[in-house]
Amino acid sequence: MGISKIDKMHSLSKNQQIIFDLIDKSPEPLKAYTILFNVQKRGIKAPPQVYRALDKLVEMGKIHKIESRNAFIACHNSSCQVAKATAFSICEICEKVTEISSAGLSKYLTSFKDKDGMKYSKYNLEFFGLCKKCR
Amino acid sequence: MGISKIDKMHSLSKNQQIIFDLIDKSPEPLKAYTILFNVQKRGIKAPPQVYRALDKLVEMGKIHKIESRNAFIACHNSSCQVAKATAFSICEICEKVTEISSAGLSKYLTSFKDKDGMKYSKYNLEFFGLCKKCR
DNA sequence: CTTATAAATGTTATATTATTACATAGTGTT
DNA sequence: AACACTATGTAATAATATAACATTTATAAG
Ligand SMILES: [Zn+2]
Ligand SMILES: [Zn+2]
Ligand SMILES: [Zn+2]
Ligand SMILES: [Zn+2]
Repeated sequence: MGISKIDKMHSLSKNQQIIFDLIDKSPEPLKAYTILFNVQKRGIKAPPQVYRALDKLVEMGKIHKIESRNAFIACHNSSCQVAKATAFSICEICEKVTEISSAGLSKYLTSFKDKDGMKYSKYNLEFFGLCKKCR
Repeated sequence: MGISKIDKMHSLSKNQQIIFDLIDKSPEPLKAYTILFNVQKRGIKAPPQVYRALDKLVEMGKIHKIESRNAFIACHNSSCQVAKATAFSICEICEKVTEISSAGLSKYLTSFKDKDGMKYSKYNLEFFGLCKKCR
């Protein structure tokens, strides 16, 4: 039987799958070298293997990079159709990160025009504050 | 005569001034080690000196960090009253970065409520697209 | 002015994050 | 088979950032 063409298009390579699984299971954003350490038993031994998989997963919208933290989180917005229009809230005490999926927010931002009348379909927004627990 | 109390409160230390001047003159965001290289002739010889000044300048709202680029830009919003609520547009071709100062945008974002009804006064937003020249 | 305190600086070493470069192996197409 | 393309493996190195500790300078109080 094997894997159909369409399935293949959406399927992850071995390293991508290993790394995605780890990130997806994690309750918190993972850093590249934390990932590396945790997948060494599965045969991924060097930074480029990790960074290459991370790059592809980000491209695909399966994960997002939290830029202010240099860490990666799985997309919890049903594999972000809007991989390139992301918003997060970050707790400044416990570092909990939550992906925000608000139609209103994304609509506001994608239709936002700057002084030159320019619109942007791609953006990254990071909110900082205290989460429920830490308040 | 010397410097008055109020002036002093707002004045920068020697290293802070050197590094702020460099960033403020620059037409593009500067990276920490680019800054280090450029201020060595002025006596700043090691990374901690640069990073410490950068930290303080960010705290004061005199400069902002462009997280997706690991680079620093002077605030062009009259020393950002909203040092902690920043928005930028970034050209994906020429890497030109512009600080966005839109009352509407900042009002929308500071009054934005997440699913838990939480508001955030602190945020960083980076828009990506093509600048006028590169379009 | 002296003492106390905090802020800033100088310096060395090291930690963390990310990429370059090149060789090899698999996958799909013609 | 030949080709193009993607993914992998590996070593070395580049780029970004912090820790730790000694010293100096600025500010404020007594
Ligand atoms: Zn997402
Ligand atoms: Zn928290
Ligand atoms: Zn500003
Ligand atoms: Zn441009």
